[in-house]
Amino acid sequence: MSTEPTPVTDERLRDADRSQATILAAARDEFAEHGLGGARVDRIAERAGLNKRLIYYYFADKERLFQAVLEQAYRDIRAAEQALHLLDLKPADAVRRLVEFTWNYYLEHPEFLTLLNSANLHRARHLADSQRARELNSPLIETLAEILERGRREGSFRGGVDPLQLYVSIAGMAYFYLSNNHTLSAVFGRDLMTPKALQQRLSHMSDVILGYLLP
Amino acid sequence: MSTEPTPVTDERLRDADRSQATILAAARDEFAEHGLGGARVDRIAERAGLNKRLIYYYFADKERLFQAVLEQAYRDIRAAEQALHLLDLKPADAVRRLVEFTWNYYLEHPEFLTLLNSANLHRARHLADSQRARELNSPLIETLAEILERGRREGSFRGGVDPLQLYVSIAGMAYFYLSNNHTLSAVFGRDLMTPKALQQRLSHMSDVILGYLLP
Amino acid sequence: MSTEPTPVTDERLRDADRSQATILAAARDEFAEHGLGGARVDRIAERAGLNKRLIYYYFADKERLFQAVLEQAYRDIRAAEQALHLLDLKPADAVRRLVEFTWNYYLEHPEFLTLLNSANLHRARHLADSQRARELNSPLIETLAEILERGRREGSFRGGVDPLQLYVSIAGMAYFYLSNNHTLSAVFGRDLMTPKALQQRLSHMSDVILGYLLP
Amino acid sequence: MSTEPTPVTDERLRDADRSQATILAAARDEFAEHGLGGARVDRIAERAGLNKRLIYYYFADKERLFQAVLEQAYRDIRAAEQALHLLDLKPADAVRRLVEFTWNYYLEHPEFLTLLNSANLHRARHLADSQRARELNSPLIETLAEILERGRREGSFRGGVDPLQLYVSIAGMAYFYLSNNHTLSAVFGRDLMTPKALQQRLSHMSDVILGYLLP
DNA sequence: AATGAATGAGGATTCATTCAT
DNA sequence: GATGAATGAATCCTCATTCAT
Repeated sequence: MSTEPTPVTDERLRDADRSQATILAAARDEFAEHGLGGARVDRIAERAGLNKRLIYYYFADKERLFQAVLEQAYRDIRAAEQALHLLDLKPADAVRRLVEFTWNYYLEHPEFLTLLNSANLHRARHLADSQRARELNSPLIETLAEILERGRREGSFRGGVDPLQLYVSIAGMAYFYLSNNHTLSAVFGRDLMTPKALQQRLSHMSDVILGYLLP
Repeated sequence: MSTEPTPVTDERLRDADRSQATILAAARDEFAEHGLGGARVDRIAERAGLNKRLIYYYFADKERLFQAVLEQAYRDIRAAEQALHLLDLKPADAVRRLVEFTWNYYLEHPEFLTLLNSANLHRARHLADSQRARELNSPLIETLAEILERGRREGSFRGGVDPLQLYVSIAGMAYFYLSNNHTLSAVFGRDLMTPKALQQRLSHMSDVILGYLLP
Repeated sequence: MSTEPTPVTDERLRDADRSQATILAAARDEFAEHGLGGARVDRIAERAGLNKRLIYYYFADKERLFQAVLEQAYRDIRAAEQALHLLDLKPADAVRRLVEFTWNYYLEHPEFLTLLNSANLHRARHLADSQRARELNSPLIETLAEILERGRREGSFRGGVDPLQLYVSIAGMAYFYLSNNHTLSAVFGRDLMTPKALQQRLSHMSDVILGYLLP
Repeated sequence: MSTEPTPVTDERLRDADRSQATILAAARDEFAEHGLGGARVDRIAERAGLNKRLIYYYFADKERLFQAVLEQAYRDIRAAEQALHLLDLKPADAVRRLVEFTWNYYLEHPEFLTLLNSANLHRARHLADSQRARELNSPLIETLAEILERGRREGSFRGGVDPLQLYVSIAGMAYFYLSNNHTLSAVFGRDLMTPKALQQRLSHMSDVILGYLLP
């Protein structure tokens, strides 16, 4: 009869959190593998080792589950970006590091690419709530703007570079290679995922971006 | 008013061809809008104004219909590429033209991007038949190799550039921007599809690619 | 401009007959393999190497095609029975011969068994036309009656044997063994279709029937 | 009015079992009436008064539902056989009783015949799992062997009779008459299902089997 | 006589979701 | 918090059959 919450409640809450996280991870994998349309709630439950009903309990429906997965994916990449501390580096090193980071992140998180694909196939309607989109807004663009400006001032970078354009170019070069690797490999009869090939791609990307920036 | 029998057979054959083409176009649009998983055979039939059964009559099943759509999309872009006659231009002009072409083609054929997305989601299994993949192989890479070599010889381009890498970079820069424009617009709160924004993107791409190539 | 029918017509008629026979044989095999419900008109056309439309041209619909197949099957077995000339044999030999014939016919025409099954699954509605059924009526029962009577008179057979009952027993013993051979083989773990096993079955059947008839 | 929680779990489990049993019975009737190919899952659901989806929930697909029905049918007849206690009877009585039992069981369970027909049409592929087939193996054959041996020893039966052959003959005589009664009735223009005709058939069967066995 | 094209009415199966406890 | 049972509305696909020539 104590007025304090029983420890059981705490434990339950922790269980609840854990269950949600488990579902989210399972859903992320399922959506990444099959897209939004191809994903199966049944399979997500199976992957999570939890009852299907629980998914609805926590996430209401498949759409909102996808939204939650998407937001988590954004939060994850934003967190990784935060850890880069690009402003501590010299401009050229900072850009090089950003290229490397983007490449490695996509390489290590292939699900991110597919999720992005699915989100765009559905016209980003899962980010329609601009409130939410704003929260996911990367401070990276501002950081990159600052880096470009510093580089320009010290004469190591050309001027007039739009940081958003540059960011999209970096991302695009990494993304297309990885996302289309099956198609490209099939069409060109060349395995694009060997360690050597991956290394060459990163080199090429750095060369292009820095070759362009340097005056 | 001739007394000859009308070329009945021909006409019938043409009807069959027309039906197939109609289905293919309808399917292309449906797949582009909803992805492979989200596409509905019923809707394809409706779009085509033809009986659903006919789709199965000609294309066996949804998977193979998708494959046919994909192959058609590849044939279309290859045909457009052929018409560029890049080797008639000076190296820098040729590259600039290729960048413009890629950009405009993607812009004018948004369905191509979505189809590519879907194909990649399914790990290019629709191109698994290597025979087929080979046929889709773009001669563009060889053309680009020749252009790069010419440029290098006349001193206008840097050496050591892998044409496949360059092609993937050009495609990736255009693709990512257009394919992910919904997400990007939402997250960065900026409409990326205004005529001006599109113009700026093309400029940026040309600058990056040529800025990199020029020594 | 001659008034005689051109030979072409004759040829065509012969083609027509041949086509019908081809369809009938293909249908027989298809019905035998898959039953009436499982048979596919498409497959019948394929088996026959003829256009599906032709099946409808000659046989109106699947039901009536089945009926035609069934009637043909009956005509075939009746023809074979006619060739036995049982009345030329001594009673015991005649019965022995009938047992052998039944056994061998079922063994060599397994489709007959399945067709019979299908017909009965559908309550013989394909024989509903009693006119037709009568035509298929086997004179064998009368022949058997005569044999039994002769045997009784010469003291080699017991009396009071109903020829229809006997005929059904002979048929049933052969039929069940062959028709159920897969089930029986699976359940008893014994291959019932080896030459030796088949020989033993025939022996057994003869022993049972004659053991019963002999006083 | 007890304060104990009601055995909720048990009841739910029982509901599940009941649903499965209901589906099984409905499926048995549908398969018996129309065969595997002609049976309609929709109709089975209707007959069961349950949602069609539930059939797939419990039985995966039509094929496996058929298999379950078949296994149940075998279990049922085996259970009935067990209750015969043939070894408590004198050899001749035991055989007579087996003949009667077989006849009556088929007569009262016409669905068993049709199911067997369907199973055979599909070449017992539903019993392919030999593990399962073995479980359905009737101990009747061994019992019959014992009976035949006893009869032989006391001089009332001839020797050298294979119990499996005898069993198949008994079953076949009953089965063919009942299973093909529609065809037979149509062809011979004689109603084989009147009480008198049924009585005569049983008599005939007993006469044949015992006439054969008695020395 | 023969055939390729086309169709409407199903048919098995799937799926997201809700019920009941 | 967690779960097994149940469902209605699709969804892909099939089938017998007809059209048009």
